[in-house]
Amino acid sequence: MISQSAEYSLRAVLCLADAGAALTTQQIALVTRVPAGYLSKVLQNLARAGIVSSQRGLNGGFTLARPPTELTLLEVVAAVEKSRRIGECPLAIPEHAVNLCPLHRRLDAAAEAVERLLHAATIADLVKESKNEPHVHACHANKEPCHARHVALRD
Amino acid sequence: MISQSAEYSLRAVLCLADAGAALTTQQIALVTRVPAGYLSKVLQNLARAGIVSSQRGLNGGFTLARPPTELTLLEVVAAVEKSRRIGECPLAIPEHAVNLCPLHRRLDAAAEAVERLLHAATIADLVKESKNEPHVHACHANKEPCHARHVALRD
DNA sequence: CGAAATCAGGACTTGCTTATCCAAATATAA
DNA sequence: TTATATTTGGATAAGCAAGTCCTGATTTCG
Repeated sequence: MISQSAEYSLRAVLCLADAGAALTTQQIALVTRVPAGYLSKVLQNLARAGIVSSQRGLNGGFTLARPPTELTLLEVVAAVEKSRRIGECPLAIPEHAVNLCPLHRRLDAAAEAVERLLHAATIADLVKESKNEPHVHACHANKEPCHARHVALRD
Repeated sequence: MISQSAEYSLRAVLCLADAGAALTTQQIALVTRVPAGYLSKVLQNLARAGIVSSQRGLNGGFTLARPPTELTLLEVVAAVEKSRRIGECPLAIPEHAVNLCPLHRRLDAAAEAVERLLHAATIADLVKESKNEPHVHACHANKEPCHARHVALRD
């Protein structure tokens, strides 16, 4: 549905929204269980796309560049991978330049449905949802280190 | 949304349904504009999955193994790639074994929407649709060789 | 039977995504 | 200023999907 990088991006952004403070790559990697070295690249892309802000040096790290209430899942995904919507006939058939054939109309409809769903929820929505479920913490966090981390962050 | 192989599979199956007769790999490749060598692998997979039947030797080729009215797009796609539905927490978090976290619930909903759309149409539906659009022939066919081929097949 | 047509399957290449690792730049704190 | 914590960016490898090519097995036709 979405690439691994896109899933990692969503987990990282959720983690940052939940923390509400700057987190280092290492911290995000622990919480989200994303390989730290690769996460570094993902965060770099998110920074270039203006989704997160980065700060180097001691006490540096990453923060959300925009309020989570105004950041949809789709925006995060779109920042790291191109849309799967079918704009023009993949077979370059002239007659289909405007009107897609029945097959590609269906495939495009599927892509549209996915984007619509991803656009319907903000990062803040998901953070709030997970807070409302007492025994089910956010899936962007792992079990042991996560709890420790959350406690630490809130002290 | 779906893999390249899955798209090739759909084009090939539509082509076979439209022809209503056995077609060789070369013929399907011409009409669908799929690389012949690769299409050979795709058709092999479809045969193993029971979607098409193969016949070797002179006058051999591929035919649909089942009536197109009872073959959904989803069945064709599922024959060549695994479902994107999220059955269990990708982070293996125990609490999420049954209940997915908000993020993965959304991602699974997106996958479900795609599969629902692909399940809602049969191969026969698409063939019929393209026949109803006089100036827009099926996108599984290319322009020049396609017309020639169709004429040839119907003689 | 022999020739031609056709699928089956294996070996291999290519390109992209995912992933690892390290040196360099930069920011903070004491 | 010096030590330390961090991101940045490059080089590189591993894994998988996509694509190519060739040989062998099978079927039909004359």
